Amino acid sequence: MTEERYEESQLYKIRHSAAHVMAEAMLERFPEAKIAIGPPIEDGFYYDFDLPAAVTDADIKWVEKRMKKIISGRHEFSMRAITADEARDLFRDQPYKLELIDDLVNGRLDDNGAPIADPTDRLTIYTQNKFTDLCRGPHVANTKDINPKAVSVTLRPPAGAYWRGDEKRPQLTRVYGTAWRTPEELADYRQRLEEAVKRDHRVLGEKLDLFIIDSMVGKGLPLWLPEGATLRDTLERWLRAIQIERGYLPVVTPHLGNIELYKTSGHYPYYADSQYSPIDVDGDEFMLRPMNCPHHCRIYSSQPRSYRDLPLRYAEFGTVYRYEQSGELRGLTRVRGFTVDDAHLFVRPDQLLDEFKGVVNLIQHVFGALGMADFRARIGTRDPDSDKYVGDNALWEEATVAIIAACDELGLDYHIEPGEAAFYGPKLDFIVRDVLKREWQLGTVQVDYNLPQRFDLEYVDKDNERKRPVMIHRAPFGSLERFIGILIEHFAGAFPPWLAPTQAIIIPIRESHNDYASEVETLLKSRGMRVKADLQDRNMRSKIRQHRRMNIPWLLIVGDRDAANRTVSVRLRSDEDLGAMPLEAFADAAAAKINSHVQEIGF
RNA sequence: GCCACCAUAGCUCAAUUGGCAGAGCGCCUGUUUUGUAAACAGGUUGUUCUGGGUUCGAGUCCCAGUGGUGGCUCCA
Repeated sequence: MTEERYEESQLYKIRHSAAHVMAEAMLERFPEAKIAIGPPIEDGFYYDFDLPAAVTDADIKWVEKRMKKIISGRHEFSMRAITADEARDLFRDQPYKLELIDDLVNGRLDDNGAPIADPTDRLTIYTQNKFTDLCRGPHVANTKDINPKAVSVTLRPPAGAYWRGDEKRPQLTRVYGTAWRTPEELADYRQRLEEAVKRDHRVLGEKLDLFIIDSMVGKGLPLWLPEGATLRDTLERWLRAIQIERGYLPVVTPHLGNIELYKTSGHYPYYADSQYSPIDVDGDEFMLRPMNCPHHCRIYSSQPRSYRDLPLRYAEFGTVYRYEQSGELRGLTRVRGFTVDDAHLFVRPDQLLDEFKGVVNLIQHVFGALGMADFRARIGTRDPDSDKYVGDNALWEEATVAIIAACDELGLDYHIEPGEAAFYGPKLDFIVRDVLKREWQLGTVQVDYNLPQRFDLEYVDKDNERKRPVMIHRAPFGSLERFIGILIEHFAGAFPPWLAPTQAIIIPIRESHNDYASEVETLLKSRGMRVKADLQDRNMRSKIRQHRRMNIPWLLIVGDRDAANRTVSVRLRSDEDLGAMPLEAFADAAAAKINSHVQEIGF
């Protein structure tokens, strides 16, 4: 469902109206509360309040009960147009509403002072039962259009939210609710939330022994366990091979650098909020690197370059360290140390468009190979009124035009968002949503005229003139950590065989089959498969159960018949029992599934 | 960082108004030798996150800290 249709839908009106009902109930519970705004959102609605005290579970339960009562009262939603002065009088005790009225009267401005709505003196208010709100609507006609059994405000806990999204302004209490057309839809929604928890990469990461985050090591610093490290290594090797095919050159650089490097690059101080404090080394200051590009620039400038050398594509799985506010850390998707599948392309201006397209094509290939079709492409341009950017306007303009041209030529479905650029240049980002519908930036391509200038990078052109190359920063995964976090949720922990940390487990039926199980293990390992014979002293059924829970693609049961006939009895993680297969046939069939990178595991 | 909530065994969770800290799974030992999602028996598992306070007595109440969760802000 598109946003526009949602905003015109009955469900939108139901949620918007439920928000008003919630505000009415909250004001009964907290008569001295000040009300702010209460819009519908995806899957529900919220309303922000300035409360005299923290809201408790008991308050929320009371409010939900009271809402159902109000809804059942069959109150009309009546709209009335009023003047600004009337509105100011009506909401004289509501400072947030007064601010909204002033904005409406003066014409609304965005954060940069640009008008986004014309000034008006015609305001509308909506009233239901004993509650009146400044609101442009639309609403349902009557509370009877809301099903009281399809409304809940207890599913999501209340949260702090800054007035108008501004950290420097008062923090209000945001109470979340959800409303649906029918109780069945509400039940479905609850079900979806429960399913989302099961897919959550933090839950699966623990269940599948992929990674841990240990408080003694530190917040936001994940530790990769053998199974997770195997998955990560598989992805790295895959991408590395693709990149070598496409003419990338490997480089390796250290995680620390002299502060002069970052002063030259401009990261220091532009990146100050995200950097860790400098480290004293024999009187010089060093920094944990927040980015890999400065190191790569120095590799470029380590020797003279001819136009014939370009493009140069330096690739490195480079680990970077960035300070993130503690409240922002989350599993693998937001961490303080992460590895960028980074590459920097040093290109001649005449190569920029093709190289940019090549990179986008690579990213599309990576996403496509993993079946990740549900992403959006965002061109981040600079916010014309902010001073947080470096480099001159003409170069920014040139880079922006190049990105848009490349996306147009590729037929990429993108949208442009001002203010989303990197500080050194505009970029194209690939954004996906996790199970809880939060958006995360994964792949990114950035055009940069600035760093070549700051590092005084040059090449000698055909005409024997020294010229400046253009840089493209790019990372198809974005970061290994975030990408794998999303990948875990994408596959719900059931990885395609080529990615599965353990591809098959061999389970002997009796202890007397251990030798044959080991033989099978050895043979499959010699074919490059990640397999293990489970020779624990436990019964077969409990082993099946244990490995089944770990989403191992293939369970190979071996008993007398298998040992005699050199077969394995194949059980899929989908619980299909394929029966006995000649060992060689299984090895070949499994290899075919692995090499073709398919999700399908049946033969 | 801010607001709110949460923290009991390796895991999932229980413990009445403040009154002896428990269960299942796991783990260990023994028995069992099993043909497709938990064999049987016995045993083991605790700084109830940390530090203070109130109380005759605190897992439970209060304060502070740490960690986690949801959201906000940020995400170059």
